[in-house]
Amino acid sequence: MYRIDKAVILRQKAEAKVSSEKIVQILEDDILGGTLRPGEKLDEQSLANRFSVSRTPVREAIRQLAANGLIEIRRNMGATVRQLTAGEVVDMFMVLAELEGLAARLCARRMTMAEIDEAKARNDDCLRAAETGDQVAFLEANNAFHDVLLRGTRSAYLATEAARLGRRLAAYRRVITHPRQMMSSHAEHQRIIAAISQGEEDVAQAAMRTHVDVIAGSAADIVLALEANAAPLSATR
Amino acid sequence: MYRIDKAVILRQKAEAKVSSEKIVQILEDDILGGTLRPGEKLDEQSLANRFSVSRTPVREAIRQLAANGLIEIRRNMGATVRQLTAGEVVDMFMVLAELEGLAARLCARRMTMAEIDEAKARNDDCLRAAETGDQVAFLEANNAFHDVLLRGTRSAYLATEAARLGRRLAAYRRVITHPRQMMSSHAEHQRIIAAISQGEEDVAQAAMRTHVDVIAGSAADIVLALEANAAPLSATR
DNA sequence: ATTTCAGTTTGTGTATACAATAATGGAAAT
DNA sequence: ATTTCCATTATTGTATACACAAACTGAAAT
Repeated sequence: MYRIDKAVILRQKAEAKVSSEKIVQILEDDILGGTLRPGEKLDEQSLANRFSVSRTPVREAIRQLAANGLIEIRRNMGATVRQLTAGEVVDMFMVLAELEGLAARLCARRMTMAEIDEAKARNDDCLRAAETGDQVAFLEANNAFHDVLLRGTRSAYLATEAARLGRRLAAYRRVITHPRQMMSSHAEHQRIIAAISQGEEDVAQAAMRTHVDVIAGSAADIVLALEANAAPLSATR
Repeated sequence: MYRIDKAVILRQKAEAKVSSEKIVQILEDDILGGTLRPGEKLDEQSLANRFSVSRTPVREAIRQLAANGLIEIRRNMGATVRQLTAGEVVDMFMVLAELEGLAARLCARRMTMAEIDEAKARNDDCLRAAETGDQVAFLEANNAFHDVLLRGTRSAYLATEAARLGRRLAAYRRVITHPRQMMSSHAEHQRIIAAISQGEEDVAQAAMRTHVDVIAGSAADIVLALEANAAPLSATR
């Protein structure tokens, strides 16, 4: 009688052995990048095999991701990638708009000329990407632009929180697909930079808030459409 | 030759055996309540003894608290309660002001009459506490007031995040000690409620923002004074 | 055919054991 | 007396083992 070696069955890619800290990073990237789809189950043993470690560090990574709201743990029933409703996405964008708005205000107060030039450069990158219709390049340049502003706040806490929420919503920001939208984003960026360089806090804050709200609106439409369609992503297992 | 039983030495109160989820709660309360002081080291084995469990669930609790920013983990060097600088406290209050401001705006848009009455009642509690100079009662009523507003937003995400940050800063809000400050807080609350019940979003948001900023100002003074004094709390081990 | 229930199996929760790394303390050298 | 270095100790990081709860399966009963 032959006993089947379970380890062989479960083993997949089996990345090189990796520390617990990296596991958090990798899983987070997988979730935010869409490799792990909403509703998907995270099996501790499979992940342990994949990373060539025991379940212990995997468990710790899972708990940490749960604390950050990316996954949901139900006692004795495992962890699943969290599925956001359209309403939640809208709520989160509202908060993001507020945080980024505050950031813009602080930038108007504290940014150096060098930093403002840096922001302009990143927005020029946005323009180039928009002109060639390169969505990936645009999103990258867009992220870089926002990062420059967050650094310009001189508030590590605000920068960290806003960046975290921004990353969390990154998937929903991919709604920007048409060159037209990229162009108008670029224009909004320019208005924000102008206000910052003039030190007009109120204007900078308002401009940033509406900029984020515009994106939120498109994102909400997409998510609502997805929800209306048959079974959501959770059925894709 | 006598071997000393280490377990006996390490054992302290030894609370009844408690699940891993509760451990997070208890440790969080200890940190925010001041039982565990900033800079203090968290020894896994001691905590395991205290909760009558093994190190495993304690470790998971620690990782979770670290994800929430309450403690700091340095690889192979254990976990310590995080010590905030005055600058960080100010930054966090700025974000809190923004979040609560947004909450007030949403309340003006969405709150029912019943909820507004509830908020008024909680603010009346604040007034009573202020008149008798009861600081503990005031802080409690104050928390209740803010909670009502957070519920009134209809945004679970905003409510959760604002509440979390508020809890995190609770220790620094104890700067409100003089009945005079309590009275002015009460008055600010009233202005906020008035704006909400009139549906004046902008006014409500602005009023709430300045309300939080006032507290932030006092808190910053205290923290700065503490930092100026000799060695900070981290030396208290 | 459908439902119910027990046996099995899978997977999580916790405990214990072992490995690796940083803190500690004391001896030797200056 | 002070400093440097090494050995010891303590504590964290990871692996393994066991306990227990939830899910799955299939047969029996209606």
